[in-house]
Amino acid sequence: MGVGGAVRGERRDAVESRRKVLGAARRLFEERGVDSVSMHEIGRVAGVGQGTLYRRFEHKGALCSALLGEEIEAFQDESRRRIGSRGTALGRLKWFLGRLAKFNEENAPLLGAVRDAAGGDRRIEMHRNPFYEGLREIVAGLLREASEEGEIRPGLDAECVADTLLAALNIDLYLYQRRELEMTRERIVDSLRSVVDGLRVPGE
Amino acid sequence: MGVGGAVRGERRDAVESRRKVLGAARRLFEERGVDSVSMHEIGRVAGVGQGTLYRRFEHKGALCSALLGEEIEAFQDESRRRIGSRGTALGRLKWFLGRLAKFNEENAPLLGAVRDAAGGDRRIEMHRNPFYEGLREIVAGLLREASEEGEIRPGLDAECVADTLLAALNIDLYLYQRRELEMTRERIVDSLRSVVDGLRVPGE
DNA sequence: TTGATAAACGGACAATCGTCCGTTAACATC
DNA sequence: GATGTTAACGGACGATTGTCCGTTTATCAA
Repeated sequence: MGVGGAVRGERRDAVESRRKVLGAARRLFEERGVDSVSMHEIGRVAGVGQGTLYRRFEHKGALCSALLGEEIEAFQDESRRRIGSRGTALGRLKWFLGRLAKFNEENAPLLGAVRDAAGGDRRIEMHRNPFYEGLREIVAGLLREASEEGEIRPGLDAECVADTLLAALNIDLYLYQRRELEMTRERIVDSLRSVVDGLRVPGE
Repeated sequence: MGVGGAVRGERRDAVESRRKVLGAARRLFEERGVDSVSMHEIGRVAGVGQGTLYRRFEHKGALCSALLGEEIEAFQDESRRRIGSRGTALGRLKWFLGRLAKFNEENAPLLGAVRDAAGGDRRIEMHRNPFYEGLREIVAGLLREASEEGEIRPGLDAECVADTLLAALNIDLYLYQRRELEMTRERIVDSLRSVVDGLRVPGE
């Protein structure tokens, strides 16, 4: 997903519509919250019809994903930089999980809306999308690396454990822990890091 | 949630409406799948109006929860029995996680529908409900017990780790792993159990 | 049995999502 | 600059969810 949601090869009017829609959505979401703004209203304020709106963004979740574009880019850039640097694989993994919690914190409303739109037929979009697949690849990659370095127990299922660690930071649970249970971000991250520590080879 | 969704103190016609709705829903869901049956259709087939339908069941998710009632009861009974029996706390925890995966497997469509209905304003219902709270209490309880017995590292955050272990079996991820990634249930459960093993005290 | 009352009923209605399709306009080609 | 093709536009429309409210009926006490 490019910055600003730009897409190669779009006609000029299409680019303009996309820009207007994203602008209207961003403003309305800020004013009244993501949940209480309807797609019709976004179209009306943006000055485009429903057909146009839905041609650009398949559904509200896709629109929210596009709005997240820049944040995601920044998150991924920082992550790639940091993960490419020195340090143990497990150390970098722990850092990454903390960074992901911060990303949750900073983008909770849009992330929630993305999740809400991914039900029924669109259930798989929750996980089969470039963002989640990127997260998964990073975590699984670090786990494999840690395994090769002998940092963690051999025989661990990197892919499956990656899904588990990421599930611990899914937006629903995160918001429940933060808002309902009033856990701090630090507590959540520390706990998850203690689980990661359990992957280490015993007695070392 | 009582068997059959019965509720104390309901008027006779209310009980009858509830029964008719649950019966119609069960049949329609079986015939055509949960997602492609509308609430209006359930009302029509059950022979009750919309007002009645929504008075009995606040939303489609609540209706699906009620349909899950007996399954949940059986699951909880078996769990309580087994968890009250002998064995290490960690061993019982591992059994429980496997049993929960089986519960997911057997009730995927309804669980998915319950999740779908829990968005926006109803986000917290995903976790703040008797079923999830029961799961959480069981897992956290076993972790505390394991901690007291010296089976697992001291200082672990039982509540937070419980949420993490349960998140690994949330229905969205579970269906993604099973259907998209084509992982077996055994693989998923084994992986999670290996994470649980990481909680043990080192070198024992 | 009758009458009061509170709960339940039912269907119209409002809101929202997402689709469809006839119309319009960008852009490449001549 | 004229023209044809193809994508984009826009708003009506269908489907679904969930609410509202006037009407009906179960229940209980006299």
